[in-house]
Amino acid sequence: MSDDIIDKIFERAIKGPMIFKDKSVLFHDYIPKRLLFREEQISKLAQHLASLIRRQRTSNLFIYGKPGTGKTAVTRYVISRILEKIKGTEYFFYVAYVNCRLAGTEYRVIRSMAEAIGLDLPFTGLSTEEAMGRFIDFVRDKGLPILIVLDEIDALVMRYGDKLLYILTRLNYEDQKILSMIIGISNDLRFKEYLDPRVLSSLSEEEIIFKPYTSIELEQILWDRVSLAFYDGVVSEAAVKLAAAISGSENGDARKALDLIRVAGEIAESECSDRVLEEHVKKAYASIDRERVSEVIRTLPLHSKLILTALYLISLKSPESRIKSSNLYNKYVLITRQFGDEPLSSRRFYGLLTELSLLGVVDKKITNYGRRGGRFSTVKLGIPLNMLEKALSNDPLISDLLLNEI
DNA sequence: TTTCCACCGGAAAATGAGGTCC
DNA sequence: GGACCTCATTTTCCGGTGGAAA
Repeated sequence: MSDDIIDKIFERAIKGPMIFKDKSVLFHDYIPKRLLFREEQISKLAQHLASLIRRQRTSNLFIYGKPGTGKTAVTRYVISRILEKIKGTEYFFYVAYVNCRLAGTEYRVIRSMAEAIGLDLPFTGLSTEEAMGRFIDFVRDKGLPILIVLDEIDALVMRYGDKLLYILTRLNYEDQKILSMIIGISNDLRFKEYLDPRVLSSLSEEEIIFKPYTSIELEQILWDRVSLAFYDGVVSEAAVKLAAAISGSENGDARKALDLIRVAGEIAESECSDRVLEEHVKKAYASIDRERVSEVIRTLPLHSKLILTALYLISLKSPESRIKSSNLYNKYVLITRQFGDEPLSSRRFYGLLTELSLLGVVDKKITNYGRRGGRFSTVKLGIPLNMLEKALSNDPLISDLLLNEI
């Protein structure tokens, strides 16, 4: 049976219509040869970087814009173009690009910066101050200018404050042997409230704002990439227009538009269609949402999955009613013991429940019954029951639990 | 206006696993 | 090998919350 399926897939791959010429150009990490509708930002950024080539002190830069407006793409594009030109010349300078959200902690941000310029730091064991000291010493000893790009800088500041930023923004002023420039990139302007006024004024000396793309701009960007990603005539005009319209209505997010057209192509391919049509984009729109939920649930820690299992089993009997969080905790305790593990404390349970609510998997509301009943939260599923069932059944341990309980 | 209920969630500490340094 | 470090996860403690009832 499984052999038949594999045979069919291979046969389709060999004999089916060829749709993609180069799928990689539709992924987020691809740096295109040209970036449409961002000439002004490219020019402003390049002018700033030119100061480092001339070995002149320059102001730091703050880049702000909604997700998918091209902040990271423009920054990486300009840096890669400049590095191409200065590589192996006397104008060379270091570039340390770090995504603060991915790095996670202050220490890992420092370690990533160090790694980018060829300094090896252990992944644990040193204090943050010691790691920072070694990084600064290394830059000073090498005597080359350094460009530090802190992408998603809000993630770092909201969690750890601005200590690291303070040290970095002072480097240029307090150490005559170091020539540095910092670019901070953020989706969220609220993080500025958490900054020391000195850090804020230093970081925001110059700002570049990225406005969301309009649907018309998105359509042109899509055509630009479609011509590289697909064979000629494969993608219909209606499909591109729809993908652009959907993304345009959702914050003008170019990444979303690219995802939609890529997944639409994959769906068309799996259906053995030789063209990507409007209906494939519609299917892609529904599929991306399903995949996101499934991926979120798949990567949850065990006890979050056990909480969801408890909620699933209660929802089976009463799908629409809201459940008191303490009742859900009791059910979670029973299921966890049945699973053969010790349940977490109720405090930890509330923490995990709040996380599930923020992810949109659970719908949590606070209800107040006053003196008679007190104040507590009630929950229900934030996604369809069958979607949760499918996602949980992918975990063999949890799926067994579902079968046993039923 | 005050009291009371039933949590809710912030803060700090504990834990344990990874490590460095001297 | 002992002191000290990061980091993620979890527990413990306890004050805060807000609306119905008194």
